[in-house]
Amino acid sequence: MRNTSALKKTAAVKVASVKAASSKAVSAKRRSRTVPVQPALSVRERILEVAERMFAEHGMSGVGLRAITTEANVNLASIAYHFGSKDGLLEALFAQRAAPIAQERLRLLAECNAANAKPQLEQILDAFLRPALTLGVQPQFGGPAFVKLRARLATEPETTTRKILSKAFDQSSRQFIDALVKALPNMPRAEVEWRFHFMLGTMFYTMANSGRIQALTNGRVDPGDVKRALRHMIPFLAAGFRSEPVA
Amino acid sequence: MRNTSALKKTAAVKVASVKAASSKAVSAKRRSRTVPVQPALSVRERILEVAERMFAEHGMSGVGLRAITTEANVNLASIAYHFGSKDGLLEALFAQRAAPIAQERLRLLAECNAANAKPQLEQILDAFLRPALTLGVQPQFGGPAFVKLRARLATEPETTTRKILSKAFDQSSRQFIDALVKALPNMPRAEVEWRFHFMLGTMFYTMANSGRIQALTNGRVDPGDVKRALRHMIPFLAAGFRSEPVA
DNA sequence: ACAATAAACAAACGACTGTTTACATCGGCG
DNA sequence: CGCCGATGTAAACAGTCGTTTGTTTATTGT
Repeated sequence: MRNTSALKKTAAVKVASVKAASSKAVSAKRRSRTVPVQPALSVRERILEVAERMFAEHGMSGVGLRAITTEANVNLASIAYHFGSKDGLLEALFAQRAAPIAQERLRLLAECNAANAKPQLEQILDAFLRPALTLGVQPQFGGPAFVKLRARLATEPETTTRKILSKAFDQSSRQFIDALVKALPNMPRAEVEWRFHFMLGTMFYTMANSGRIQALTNGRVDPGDVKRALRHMIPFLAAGFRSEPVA
Repeated sequence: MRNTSALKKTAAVKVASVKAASSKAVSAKRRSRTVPVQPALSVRERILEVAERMFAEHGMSGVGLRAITTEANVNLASIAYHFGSKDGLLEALFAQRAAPIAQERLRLLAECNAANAKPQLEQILDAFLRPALTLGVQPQFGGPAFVKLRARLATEPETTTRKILSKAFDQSSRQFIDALVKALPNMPRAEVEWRFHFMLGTMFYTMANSGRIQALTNGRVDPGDVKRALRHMIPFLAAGFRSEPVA
Protein backbone atom coordinates (compact mmCIF):
# COMPACT_ATOMS: atom_id res chain seq x y z
CA MET A 1 0.00 0.00 0.00
CA ARG A 2 1.30 3.36 -1.05
CA ASN A 3 0.29 5.95 1.52
CA THR A 4 2.19 9.07 0.56
CA SER A 5 0.49 11.54 2.89
CA ALA A 6 -2.62 12.19 4.95
CA LEU A 7 -5.21 12.21 2.17
CA LYS A 8 -7.08 9.01 1.68
CA LYS A 9 -10.34 9.12 3.57
CA THR A 10 -11.96 10.95 0.66
CA ALA A 11 -12.88 7.89 -1.29
CA ALA A 12 -14.03 5.83 1.67
CA VAL A 13 -16.31 8.58 2.88
CA LYS A 14 -17.77 9.14 -0.55
CA VAL A 15 -18.61 5.48 -0.87
CA ALA A 16 -20.76 5.60 2.23
CA SER A 17 -22.53 8.79 1.17
CA VAL A 18 -23.63 7.48 -2.21
CA LYS A 19 -27.39 7.18 -2.62
CA ALA A 20 -29.66 6.77 -5.61
CA ALA A 21 -28.67 9.93 -7.41
CA SER A 22 -30.13 11.11 -10.70
CA SER A 23 -33.84 11.87 -10.51
CA LYS A 24 -34.79 15.25 -11.86
CA ALA A 25 -35.46 16.60 -15.31
CA VAL A 26 -34.34 13.39 -16.93
CA SER A 27 -36.75 11.21 -15.04
CA ALA A 28 -39.61 13.51 -15.96
CA LYS A 29 -38.85 13.04 -19.60
CA ARG A 30 -38.73 9.30 -19.02
CA ARG A 31 -41.96 9.13 -17.11
CA SER A 32 -43.81 10.43 -20.14
CA ARG A 33 -43.06 7.23 -22.04
CA THR A 34 -45.55 4.53 -21.19
CA VAL A 35 -43.42 1.79 -22.68
CA PRO A 36 -41.40 0.02 -19.95
CA VAL A 37 -38.16 1.30 -21.37
CA GLN A 38 -34.98 0.09 -19.62
CA PRO A 39 -34.62 2.32 -16.54
CA ALA A 40 -31.26 3.55 -17.83
CA LEU A 41 -29.21 2.22 -14.93
CA SER A 42 -26.91 4.54 -13.06
CA VAL A 43 -23.18 4.18 -13.34
CA ARG A 44 -23.08 2.45 -9.99
CA GLU A 45 -25.72 -0.06 -10.99
CA ARG A 46 -24.14 -0.73 -14.33
CA ILE A 47 -20.84 -1.52 -12.66
CA LEU A 48 -22.47 -3.87 -10.16
CA GLU A 49 -24.42 -5.64 -12.85
CA VAL A 50 -21.44 -6.21 -15.12
CA ALA A 51 -19.04 -7.08 -12.31
CA GLU A 52 -21.44 -9.70 -10.99
CA ARG A 53 -21.51 -11.44 -14.34
CA MET A 54 -17.79 -11.24 -15.02
CA PHE A 55 -16.64 -12.19 -11.52
CA ALA A 56 -18.94 -15.20 -11.68
CA GLU A 57 -17.59 -16.27 -15.03
CA HIS A 58 -13.85 -15.71 -14.59
CA GLY A 59 -13.32 -15.35 -10.87
CA MET A 60 -12.11 -12.39 -8.89
CA SER A 61 -8.53 -12.43 -10.09
CA GLY A 62 -9.55 -13.39 -13.59
CA VAL A 63 -11.21 -10.09 -14.42
CA GLY A 64 -9.54 -6.71 -14.59
CA LEU A 65 -11.23 -3.47 -13.75
CA ARG A 66 -10.74 -2.33 -17.32
CA ALA A 67 -12.71 -5.25 -18.64
CA ILE A 68 -15.57 -4.33 -16.32
CA THR A 69 -15.57 -0.61 -17.03
CA THR A 70 -15.31 -1.14 -20.77
CA GLU A 71 -18.20 -3.59 -20.82
CA ALA A 72 -20.27 -1.24 -18.65
CA ASN A 73 -19.39 1.83 -20.72
CA VAL A 74 -18.06 3.55 -17.67
CA ASN A 75 -14.90 5.37 -16.74
CA LEU A 76 -12.17 3.31 -15.13
CA ALA A 77 -11.93 5.53 -12.07
CA SER A 78 -15.64 5.17 -11.34
CA ILE A 79 -15.00 1.92 -9.51
CA ALA A 80 -12.60 3.56 -7.12
CA TYR A 81 -15.02 6.43 -6.69
CA HIS A 82 -18.10 4.37 -5.97
CA PHE A 83 -16.62 1.36 -4.23
CA GLY A 84 -13.18 2.40 -3.05
CA SER A 85 -11.42 -0.65 -4.46
CA LYS A 86 -11.90 -3.93 -6.24
CA ASP A 87 -12.56 -5.71 -2.97
CA GLY A 88 -14.98 -2.95 -2.06
CA LEU A 89 -16.86 -3.73 -5.24
CA LEU A 90 -17.20 -7.35 -4.22
CA GLU A 91 -18.39 -6.32 -0.77
CA ALA A 92 -21.00 -4.03 -2.28
CA LEU A 93 -22.15 -6.88 -4.48
CA PHE A 94 -22.70 -9.11 -1.48
CA ALA A 95 -24.25 -6.34 0.57
CA GLN A 96 -26.84 -6.02 -2.17
CA ARG A 97 -27.53 -9.68 -2.86
CA ALA A 98 -26.75 -11.77 0.20
CA ALA A 99 -29.00 -10.09 2.73
CA PRO A 100 -32.25 -10.86 0.85
CA ILE A 101 -31.23 -14.50 0.56
CA ALA A 102 -30.42 -14.92 4.24
CA GLN A 103 -33.59 -13.04 5.11
CA GLU A 104 -35.84 -15.19 2.93
CA ARG A 105 -34.23 -18.31 4.36
CA LEU A 106 -35.07 -17.32 7.90
CA ARG A 107 -38.57 -16.29 6.90
CA LEU A 108 -39.22 -19.72 5.39
CA LEU A 109 -37.67 -21.41 8.41
CA ALA A 110 -39.92 -19.49 10.77
CA GLU A 111 -42.87 -20.40 8.56
CA CYS A 112 -42.28 -24.12 8.78
CA ASN A 113 -41.62 -23.82 12.50
CA ALA A 114 -45.05 -22.27 12.89
CA ALA A 115 -46.78 -24.91 10.79
CA ASN A 116 -45.56 -27.98 12.66
CA ALA A 117 -44.61 -28.49 16.27
CA LYS A 118 -41.85 -30.78 15.09
CA PRO A 119 -40.80 -29.30 11.76
CA GLN A 120 -40.40 -31.53 8.76
CA LEU A 121 -36.86 -32.15 7.54
CA GLU A 122 -37.77 -31.62 3.90
CA GLN A 123 -39.26 -28.23 4.66
CA ILE A 124 -36.11 -27.11 6.43
CA LEU A 125 -33.92 -28.20 3.55
CA ASP A 126 -36.22 -26.44 1.12
CA ALA A 127 -36.10 -23.26 3.17
CA PHE A 128 -32.32 -23.36 3.08
CA LEU A 129 -31.78 -24.31 -0.54
CA ARG A 130 -34.52 -22.58 -2.47
CA PRO A 131 -33.56 -18.97 -1.75
CA ALA A 132 -29.93 -19.67 -2.56
CA LEU A 133 -30.79 -21.20 -5.93
CA THR A 134 -33.60 -18.90 -7.00
CA LEU A 135 -33.15 -15.42 -5.54
CA GLY A 136 -31.45 -12.77 -7.62
CA VAL A 137 -31.85 -14.75 -10.82
CA GLN A 138 -32.59 -12.05 -13.38
CA PRO A 139 -32.73 -13.42 -16.91
CA GLN A 140 -32.64 -9.86 -18.20
CA PHE A 141 -29.03 -9.68 -17.10
CA GLY A 142 -26.54 -12.47 -16.95
CA GLY A 143 -29.07 -14.82 -15.40
CA PRO A 144 -27.92 -16.58 -12.25
CA ALA A 145 -24.72 -14.61 -12.03
CA PHE A 146 -24.67 -14.15 -8.28
CA VAL A 147 -25.52 -17.79 -7.73
CA LYS A 148 -22.47 -18.79 -9.72
CA LEU A 149 -20.32 -16.20 -8.03
CA ARG A 150 -21.21 -17.52 -4.59
CA ALA A 151 -20.39 -21.06 -5.61
CA ARG A 152 -17.09 -19.93 -6.97
CA LEU A 153 -16.05 -18.02 -3.89
CA ALA A 154 -17.16 -20.92 -1.71
CA THR A 155 -14.20 -23.01 -2.76
CA GLU A 156 -11.63 -20.22 -2.46
CA PRO A 157 -9.48 -20.28 0.65
CA GLU A 158 -8.70 -16.60 0.09
CA THR A 159 -9.13 -14.84 3.42
CA THR A 160 -10.60 -11.66 1.97
CA THR A 161 -13.44 -13.35 0.17
CA ARG A 162 -14.08 -15.82 2.98
CA LYS A 163 -14.69 -13.05 5.50
CA ILE A 164 -17.29 -11.58 3.19
CA LEU A 165 -18.99 -14.94 2.80
CA SER A 166 -18.92 -15.59 6.54
CA LYS A 167 -20.40 -12.25 7.44
CA ALA A 168 -23.20 -12.75 4.96
CA PHE A 169 -24.30 -16.29 5.74
CA ASP A 170 -22.81 -17.68 8.95
CA GLN A 171 -25.60 -16.54 11.19
CA SER A 172 -28.36 -18.09 9.14
CA SER A 173 -26.32 -21.26 8.68
CA ARG A 174 -26.01 -21.69 12.44
CA GLN A 175 -29.73 -21.32 12.87
CA PHE A 176 -30.35 -23.98 10.26
CA ILE A 177 -27.98 -26.39 11.95
CA ASP A 178 -29.92 -25.83 15.15
CA ALA A 179 -33.20 -26.43 13.35
CA LEU A 180 -31.85 -29.64 11.83
CA VAL A 181 -30.67 -30.88 15.22
CA LYS A 182 -34.14 -30.29 16.59
CA ALA A 183 -35.80 -32.00 13.63
CA LEU A 184 -33.55 -35.05 13.97
CA PRO A 185 -33.70 -36.32 17.56
CA ASN A 186 -31.29 -39.12 18.47
CA MET A 187 -28.85 -37.69 15.92
CA PRO A 188 -25.58 -36.43 17.46
CA ARG A 189 -24.94 -32.79 16.69
CA ALA A 190 -21.56 -33.59 15.16
CA GLU A 191 -23.23 -35.93 12.69
CA VAL A 192 -25.72 -33.23 11.70
CA GLU A 193 -22.83 -30.86 11.18
CA TRP A 194 -21.03 -33.26 8.88
CA ARG A 195 -24.17 -33.73 6.87
CA PHE A 196 -24.78 -30.01 6.72
CA HIS A 197 -21.32 -29.70 5.22
CA PHE A 198 -22.19 -32.34 2.63
CA MET A 199 -25.36 -30.46 1.80
CA LEU A 200 -23.39 -27.27 1.26
CA GLY A 201 -21.27 -29.22 -1.19
CA THR A 202 -24.15 -30.40 -3.35
CA MET A 203 -25.72 -26.95 -3.15
CA PHE A 204 -22.62 -25.08 -4.26
CA TYR A 205 -21.76 -27.55 -6.99
CA THR A 206 -25.26 -27.27 -8.38
CA MET A 207 -25.02 -23.50 -8.18
CA ALA A 208 -21.68 -23.49 -9.94
CA ASN A 209 -23.24 -25.27 -12.93
CA SER A 210 -19.83 -26.16 -14.23
CA GLY A 211 -21.19 -28.09 -17.18
CA ARG A 212 -19.50 -31.29 -16.09
CA ILE A 213 -22.63 -33.33 -15.54
CA GLN A 214 -24.21 -32.04 -18.74
CA ALA A 215 -21.18 -33.30 -20.61
CA LEU A 216 -21.37 -36.66 -18.86
CA THR A 217 -25.07 -37.14 -19.55
CA ASN A 218 -25.41 -35.54 -22.98
CA GLY A 219 -27.37 -32.70 -21.41
CA ARG A 220 -29.97 -34.90 -19.72
CA VAL A 221 -29.05 -33.51 -16.30
CA ASP A 222 -29.02 -29.71 -16.17
CA PRO A 223 -28.26 -28.08 -12.79
CA GLY A 224 -29.42 -24.80 -14.27
CA ASP A 225 -32.97 -26.10 -14.24
CA VAL A 226 -33.51 -24.98 -10.67
CA LYS A 227 -36.99 -26.38 -10.11
CA ARG A 228 -35.98 -29.84 -11.27
CA ALA A 229 -32.71 -29.65 -9.36
CA LEU A 230 -34.53 -28.94 -6.12
CA ARG A 231 -37.03 -31.73 -6.76
CA HIS A 232 -34.18 -34.21 -6.98
CA MET A 233 -31.87 -32.68 -4.41
CA ILE A 234 -34.17 -32.42 -1.42
CA PRO A 235 -35.26 -36.09 -1.22
CA PHE A 236 -31.67 -37.17 -1.81
CA LEU A 237 -30.36 -35.02 1.01
CA ALA A 238 -33.25 -35.82 3.31
CA ALA A 239 -32.53 -39.52 3.02
CA GLY A 240 -28.89 -38.85 3.77
CA PHE A 241 -29.77 -36.80 6.83
CA ARG A 242 -32.12 -39.44 8.15
CA SER A 243 -29.76 -42.39 7.73
CA GLU A 244 -28.27 -44.09 10.78
CA PRO A 245 -25.49 -41.98 12.35
CA VAL A 246 -22.08 -43.60 12.06
CA ALA A 247 -20.79 -45.45 15.09
CA MET B 1 0.52 -13.22 -30.35
CA ARG B 2 3.75 -11.86 -31.67
CA ASN B 3 5.11 -14.05 -34.43
CA THR B 4 8.04 -12.09 -35.75
CA SER B 5 9.71 -14.81 -37.79
CA ALA B 6 9.98 -18.52 -38.32
CA LEU B 7 11.55 -19.49 -35.00
CA LYS B 8 9.05 -20.70 -32.45
CA LYS B 9 8.82 -24.45 -32.67
CA THR B 10 11.95 -24.74 -30.55
CA ALA B 11 10.15 -24.47 -27.23
CA ALA B 12 7.21 -26.65 -28.20
CA VAL B 13 9.45 -29.40 -29.46
CA LYS B 14 11.61 -29.29 -26.38
CA VAL B 15 8.63 -29.69 -24.16
CA ALA B 16 7.62 -32.85 -25.92
CA SER B 17 11.12 -34.23 -25.87
CA VAL B 18 11.55 -33.84 -22.16
CA LYS B 19 11.54 -37.15 -20.35
CA ALA B 20 12.80 -38.22 -17.02
CA ALA B 21 16.27 -36.90 -17.66
CA SER B 22 18.89 -37.54 -15.04
CA SER B 23 19.14 -41.29 -14.51
CA LYS B 24 22.71 -42.33 -14.86
CA ALA B 25 25.50 -42.09 -12.35
CA VAL B 26 23.26 -40.17 -9.98
CA SER B 27 20.74 -42.95 -9.54
CA ALA B 28 23.51 -45.39 -8.79
CA LYS B 29 24.81 -43.10 -6.10
CA ARG B 30 21.29 -42.80 -4.71
CA ARG B 31 20.68 -46.51 -4.58
CA SER B 32 23.70 -46.98 -2.36
CA ARG B 33 22.22 -44.86 0.40
CA THR B 34 19.74 -46.82 2.49
CA VAL B 35 18.44 -43.76 4.31
CA PRO B 36 15.53 -42.16 2.39
CA VAL B 37 17.36 -38.89 1.93
CA GLN B 38 15.50 -36.18 -0.01
CA PRO B 39 16.20 -36.98 -3.65
CA ALA B 40 17.25 -33.35 -4.41
CA LEU B 41 14.44 -32.62 -6.82
CA SER B 42 15.16 -31.48 -10.33
CA VAL B 43 14.17 -28.08 -11.57
CA ARG B 44 11.18 -29.54 -13.32
CA GLU B 45 10.00 -31.33 -10.20
CA ARG B 46 10.50 -28.30 -8.00
CA ILE B 47 8.36 -26.21 -10.33
CA LEU B 48 5.61 -28.81 -10.37
CA GLU B 49 5.64 -29.15 -6.63
CA VAL B 50 5.47 -25.43 -5.93
CA ALA B 51 2.96 -24.69 -8.68
CA GLU B 52 0.65 -27.37 -7.37
CA ARG B 53 0.60 -25.75 -3.94
CA MET B 54 0.20 -22.18 -5.16
CA PHE B 55 -2.39 -22.90 -7.84
CA ALA B 56 -4.43 -24.74 -5.25
CA GLU B 57 -4.22 -21.89 -2.77
CA HIS B 58 -4.76 -18.87 -5.00
CA GLY B 59 -6.18 -20.23 -8.23
CA MET B 60 -4.73 -20.22 -11.70
CA SER B 61 -5.05 -16.52 -12.34
CA GLY B 62 -4.14 -15.66 -8.78
CA VAL B 63 -0.52 -16.74 -9.04
CA GLY B 64 2.14 -15.24 -11.27
CA LEU B 65 4.98 -17.21 -12.75
CA ARG B 66 7.43 -15.07 -10.79
CA ALA B 67 5.85 -16.10 -7.52
CA ILE B 68 6.31 -19.73 -8.48
CA THR B 69 9.87 -19.47 -9.73
CA THR B 70 10.96 -17.41 -6.75
CA GLU B 71 9.48 -19.86 -4.26
CA ALA B 72 11.04 -22.78 -6.16
CA ASN B 73 14.44 -21.08 -6.43
CA VAL B 74 14.32 -21.44 -10.17
CA ASN B 75 14.80 -19.16 -13.11
CA LEU B 76 11.73 -17.52 -14.56
CA ALA B 77 12.29 -18.83 -18.06
CA SER B 78 12.49 -22.42 -16.80
CA ILE B 79 8.73 -22.68 -16.90
CA ALA B 80 8.61 -21.76 -20.57
CA TYR B 81 11.47 -24.15 -21.22
CA HIS B 82 10.05 -27.17 -19.43
CA PHE B 83 6.33 -26.65 -19.96
CA GLY B 84 5.97 -24.23 -22.82
CA SER B 85 3.49 -21.97 -21.06
CA LYS B 86 1.49 -21.46 -17.92
CA ASP B 87 -1.33 -23.62 -19.24
CA GLY B 88 1.22 -26.23 -20.21
CA LEU B 89 2.34 -26.29 -16.61
CA LEU B 90 -1.20 -27.03 -15.48
CA GLU B 91 -1.52 -29.77 -18.05
CA ALA B 92 1.71 -31.36 -16.90
CA LEU B 93 0.43 -31.24 -13.36
CA PHE B 94 -2.68 -33.15 -14.30
CA ALA B 95 -0.80 -35.54 -16.53
CA GLN B 96 1.23 -36.49 -13.49
CA ARG B 97 -1.47 -36.69 -10.86
CA ALA B 98 -4.79 -37.49 -12.49
CA ALA B 99 -3.94 -40.72 -14.22
CA PRO B 100 -3.00 -42.59 -11.02
CA ILE B 101 -6.26 -41.51 -9.42
CA ALA B 102 -8.45 -42.62 -12.32
CA GLN B 103 -6.45 -45.83 -12.50
CA GLU B 104 -6.82 -46.66 -8.84
CA ARG B 105 -10.53 -45.93 -9.07
CA LEU B 106 -11.01 -48.45 -11.83
CA ARG B 107 -8.86 -51.00 -10.04
CA LEU B 108 -11.02 -50.77 -6.92
CA LEU B 109 -14.17 -50.90 -9.01
CA ALA B 110 -13.01 -54.06 -10.74
CA GLU B 111 -12.12 -55.48 -7.36
CA CYS B 112 -15.59 -55.05 -5.92
CA ASN B 113 -17.11 -56.34 -9.14
CA ALA B 114 -15.12 -59.51 -8.70
CA ALA B 115 -16.08 -59.95 -5.06
CA ASN B 116 -19.85 -59.77 -5.46
CA ALA B 117 -22.12 -60.73 -8.31
CA LYS B 118 -24.24 -57.71 -7.49
CA PRO B 119 -21.74 -55.17 -6.21
CA GLN B 120 -22.45 -53.29 -3.01
CA LEU B 121 -23.30 -49.61 -3.34
CA GLU B 122 -21.03 -48.58 -0.51
CA GLN B 123 -18.07 -50.31 -2.10
CA ILE B 124 -18.62 -48.48 -5.36
CA LEU B 125 -18.82 -45.12 -3.63
CA ASP B 126 -15.68 -45.92 -1.69
CA ALA B 127 -13.87 -46.89 -4.86
CA PHE B 128 -14.81 -43.58 -6.39
CA LEU B 129 -14.17 -41.27 -3.46
CA ARG B 130 -11.17 -42.72 -1.68
CA PRO B 131 -8.60 -42.31 -4.44
CA ALA B 132 -9.71 -38.73 -5.07
CA LEU B 133 -9.35 -37.79 -1.42
CA THR B 134 -6.22 -39.71 -0.52
CA LEU B 135 -3.97 -40.10 -3.55
CA GLY B 136 -1.16 -37.65 -4.05
CA VAL B 137 -1.38 -36.39 -0.52
CA GLN B 138 2.23 -35.84 0.43
CA PRO B 139 2.63 -34.25 3.84
CA GLN B 140 6.26 -33.58 3.01
CA PHE B 141 5.08 -30.99 0.53
CA GLY B 142 2.01 -28.84 0.75
CA GLY B 143 -0.13 -31.77 1.79
CA PRO B 144 -3.31 -32.25 -0.20
CA ALA B 145 -2.42 -29.60 -2.76
CA PHE B 146 -3.66 -31.42 -5.81
CA VAL B 147 -6.87 -32.37 -4.06
CA LYS B 148 -7.58 -28.71 -3.40
CA LEU B 149 -6.58 -27.73 -6.90
CA ARG B 150 -8.99 -30.18 -8.44
CA ALA B 151 -11.83 -28.92 -6.29
CA ARG B 152 -11.04 -25.40 -7.28
CA LEU B 153 -10.95 -26.06 -10.99
CA ALA B 154 -14.15 -28.08 -10.71
CA THR B 155 -16.22 -24.93 -10.20
CA GLU B 156 -14.53 -22.91 -12.94
CA PRO B 157 -16.43 -22.61 -16.21
CA GLU B 158 -13.15 -21.69 -17.93
CA THR B 159 -12.97 -23.74 -21.09
CA THR B 160 -9.23 -24.33 -20.92
CA THR B 161 -9.27 -25.89 -17.49
CA ARG B 162 -12.46 -27.80 -18.10
CA LYS B 163 -11.04 -29.62 -21.06
CA ILE B 164 -8.14 -30.76 -18.93
CA LEU B 165 -10.49 -31.99 -16.23
CA SER B 166 -12.71 -33.77 -18.74
CA LYS B 167 -9.88 -35.56 -20.42
CA ALA B 168 -8.57 -36.74 -17.09
CA PHE B 169 -11.73 -38.02 -15.44
CA ASP B 170 -14.69 -38.32 -17.80
CA GLN B 171 -14.04 -41.87 -18.80
CA SER B 172 -13.81 -43.23 -15.28
CA SER B 173 -16.86 -41.18 -14.27
CA ARG B 174 -18.95 -42.78 -17.00
CA GLN B 175 -17.93 -46.23 -15.88
CA PHE B 176 -18.95 -45.42 -12.33
CA ILE B 177 -22.34 -44.17 -13.42
CA ASP B 178 -22.82 -47.47 -15.24
CA ALA B 179 -21.78 -49.40 -12.16
CA LEU B 180 -24.20 -47.43 -10.01
CA VAL B 181 -27.03 -48.07 -12.44
CA LYS B 182 -26.30 -51.77 -12.23
CA ALA B 183 -26.09 -51.71 -8.44
CA LEU B 184 -29.40 -49.89 -8.17
CA PRO B 185 -32.06 -51.77 -10.13
CA ASN B 186 -35.46 -50.09 -10.47
CA MET B 187 -33.68 -46.75 -10.36
CA PRO B 188 -34.04 -44.71 -13.57
CA ARG B 189 -30.70 -43.81 -15.08
CA ALA B 190 -31.52 -40.10 -15.04
CA GLU B 191 -32.06 -40.29 -11.30
CA VAL B 192 -28.71 -42.00 -10.81
CA GLU B 193 -27.10 -39.28 -12.88
CA TRP B 194 -28.61 -36.51 -10.75
CA ARG B 195 -27.36 -38.24 -7.64
CA PHE B 196 -23.95 -38.75 -9.11
CA HIS B 197 -23.86 -35.01 -9.66
CA PHE B 198 -24.80 -34.43 -6.04
CA MET B 199 -22.04 -36.79 -4.95
CA LEU B 200 -19.51 -34.85 -7.00
CA GLY B 201 -20.63 -31.76 -5.13
CA THR B 202 -20.02 -33.16 -1.67
CA MET B 203 -16.76 -34.69 -2.84
CA PHE B 204 -15.38 -31.48 -4.31
CA TYR B 205 -16.53 -29.33 -1.41
CA THR B 206 -14.85 -31.69 1.02
CA MET B 207 -11.73 -31.64 -1.12
CA ALA B 208 -11.73 -27.86 -1.25
CA ASN B 209 -11.61 -27.71 2.54
CA SER B 210 -12.60 -24.07 2.48
CA GLY B 211 -12.67 -23.77 6.25
CA ARG B 212 -16.30 -22.79 6.28
CA ILE B 213 -17.58 -25.76 8.26
CA GLN B 214 -14.71 -25.54 10.70
CA ALA B 215 -15.68 -21.95 11.41
CA LEU B 216 -19.32 -22.94 11.86
CA THR B 217 -18.54 -25.80 14.24
CA ASN B 218 -15.55 -24.42 16.14
CA GLY B 219 -13.34 -26.93 14.40
CA ARG B 220 -15.36 -30.00 15.38
CA VAL B 221 -15.88 -30.91 11.72
CA ASP B 222 -12.66 -31.01 9.71
CA PRO B 223 -12.91 -32.08 6.06
CA GLY B 224 -9.13 -32.38 6.01
CA ASP B 225 -9.44 -35.46 8.21
CA VAL B 226 -9.91 -37.72 5.21
CA LYS B 227 -10.53 -40.99 7.02
CA ARG B 228 -13.25 -39.50 9.16
CA ALA B 229 -14.71 -37.61 6.22
CA LEU B 230 -15.10 -40.82 4.24
CA ARG B 231 -16.62 -42.62 7.20
CA HIS B 232 -19.36 -39.99 7.36
CA MET B 233 -19.70 -39.30 3.66
CA ILE B 234 -20.25 -42.79 2.31
CA PRO B 235 -23.24 -43.78 4.45
CA PHE B 236 -24.77 -40.36 3.87
CA LEU B 237 -24.46 -40.65 0.12
CA ALA B 238 -25.47 -44.31 0.06
CA ALA B 239 -28.73 -43.48 1.82
CA GLY B 240 -29.34 -40.70 -0.68
CA PHE B 241 -28.70 -43.01 -3.60
CA ARG B 242 -31.00 -45.69 -2.25
CA SER B 243 -33.93 -43.39 -1.49
CA GLU B 244 -37.10 -43.58 -3.58
CA PRO B 245 -36.63 -42.00 -7.02
CA VAL B 246 -38.69 -38.87 -7.49
CA ALA B 247 -41.92 -39.23 -9.42
C1' DA C 1 -26.76 34.19 -9.15
C1' DC C 2 -23.52 32.06 -6.20
C1' DA C 3 -20.79 28.76 -3.82
C1' DA C 4 -20.67 23.86 -2.45
C1' DT C 5 -20.77 19.28 -3.48
C1' DA C 6 -21.25 15.04 -6.26
C1' DA C 7 -20.00 12.70 -10.31
C1' DA C 8 -17.36 11.74 -14.28
C1' DC C 9 -13.26 12.05 -16.77
C1' DA C 10 -8.46 11.42 -19.19
C1' DA C 11 -4.02 10.45 -17.94
C1' DA C 12 -0.53 8.67 -15.48
C1' DC C 13 1.63 5.89 -11.51
C1' DG C 14 4.64 1.92 -10.36
C1' DA C 15 4.30 -2.79 -10.12
C1' DC C 16 3.37 -6.96 -12.18
C1' DT C 17 1.68 -10.11 -16.35
C1' DG C 18 3.20 -14.23 -19.57
C1' DT C 19 6.40 -14.77 -23.03
C1' DT C 20 10.69 -14.26 -25.80
C1' DT C 21 15.37 -13.33 -26.67
C1' DA C 22 20.25 -13.86 -26.69
C1' DC C 23 23.85 -15.65 -24.20
C1' DA C 24 26.33 -18.77 -20.75
C1' DT C 25 27.26 -23.27 -18.96
C1' DC C 26 27.47 -28.00 -18.86
C1' DG C 27 28.60 -33.14 -19.84
C1' DG C 28 29.39 -36.36 -23.51
C1' DC C 29 31.04 -37.76 -28.25
C1' DG C 30 33.80 -37.88 -32.36
C1' DC D 1 40.41 -30.14 -29.43
C1' DG D 2 35.75 -28.63 -31.44
C1' DC D 3 31.09 -29.44 -31.59
C1' DC D 4 26.84 -30.85 -29.90
C1' DG D 5 22.25 -30.66 -27.79
C1' DA D 6 20.28 -30.11 -23.36
C1' DT D 7 19.72 -26.78 -19.40
C1' DG D 8 20.03 -22.64 -17.05
C1' DT D 9 19.98 -17.70 -16.88
C1' DA D 10 19.62 -12.30 -17.08
C1' DA D 11 17.31 -8.99 -19.54
C1' DA D 12 13.94 -7.21 -22.12
C1' DC D 13 9.37 -7.46 -24.59
C1' DA D 14 4.71 -5.44 -24.92
C1' DG D 15 0.91 -5.24 -22.11
C1' DT D 16 -2.23 -5.27 -18.09
C1' DC D 17 -2.84 -4.74 -13.18
C1' DG D 18 -5.26 -1.79 -9.32
C1' DT D 19 -4.95 2.66 -7.81
C1' DT D 20 -4.28 7.80 -7.70
C1' DT D 21 -4.08 12.16 -9.65
C1' DG D 22 -5.80 16.79 -11.10
C1' DT D 23 -9.39 18.61 -13.54
C1' DT D 24 -13.89 19.34 -15.61
C1' DT D 25 -18.79 18.88 -15.79
C1' DA D 26 -23.61 18.62 -13.34
C1' DT D 27 -26.47 19.15 -9.74
C1' DT D 28 -27.56 20.93 -5.29
C1' DG D 29 -28.76 24.48 -1.48
C1' DT D 30 -29.20 29.25 -0.43
